[in-house]
Amino acid sequence: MNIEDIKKKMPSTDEIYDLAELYKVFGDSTRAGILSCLEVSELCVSDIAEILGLTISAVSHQLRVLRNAKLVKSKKLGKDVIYSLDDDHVTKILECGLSHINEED
Amino acid sequence: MNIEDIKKKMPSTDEIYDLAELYKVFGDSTRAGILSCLEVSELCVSDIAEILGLTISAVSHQLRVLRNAKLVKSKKLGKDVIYSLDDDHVTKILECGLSHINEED
DNA sequence: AATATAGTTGAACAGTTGTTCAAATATTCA
DNA sequence: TGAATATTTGAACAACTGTTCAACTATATT
Repeated sequence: MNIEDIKKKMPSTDEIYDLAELYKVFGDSTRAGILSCLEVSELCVSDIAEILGLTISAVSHQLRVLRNAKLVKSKKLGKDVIYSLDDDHVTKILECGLSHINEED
Repeated sequence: MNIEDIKKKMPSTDEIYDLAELYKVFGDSTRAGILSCLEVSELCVSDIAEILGLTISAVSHQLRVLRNAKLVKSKKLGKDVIYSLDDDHVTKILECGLSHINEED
């Protein structure tokens, strides 16, 4: 197969860029941890921090990244802010990665 | 649901770490591009560089990252080194991300 | 109104990452 | 063997990232 044919069959430069941007967000332990516990239940910031053993500030900073990427959403409940996954796709992507990791060769 | 229950139901710290490490590899345009063109066909280094418009050196550096992560494999063919995807899972993960990106809200 | 609790934010810092360039290695061909 | 082609590698550098700390905002409680 020649180079032009391959270019035609593969995703566009923009799609590749967006794909990389998406995976970049999953590619950090703190954020992957936040998404993993939100997959179990919606949670407030301090609970996420306690579950993962991190400071509230660190969690809050990463929640902003996740919010910007539209992977989580939030609602205010009294003093608390409750976060949850924004999309079923997030669960799918997490599980897709986990099944790769837990596969034996 | 209390915090201990959530901890029990979510992936382990190690799994979360490995998951993040995996997605970190996908989370760069150059590497996502390399994987995208290898999804179409196995290719030598200079073809990948031409398809993506990058230097051979940059591609080679990133191929090493992909090799270490066991996402691509290589075989020597004369002067050329032919790279291909190591695993059907790579295709699945790419497509999982693309379907998220190309989804309209 | 004052205090306490929950979360956000910005600046600063250390650590990491990706590219470039030059040099080295490997294979083929004359 | 010597030249040409293909790829790898290491060092250096700039750019980016994640955490910490302190200050700030918002809500609830007394």
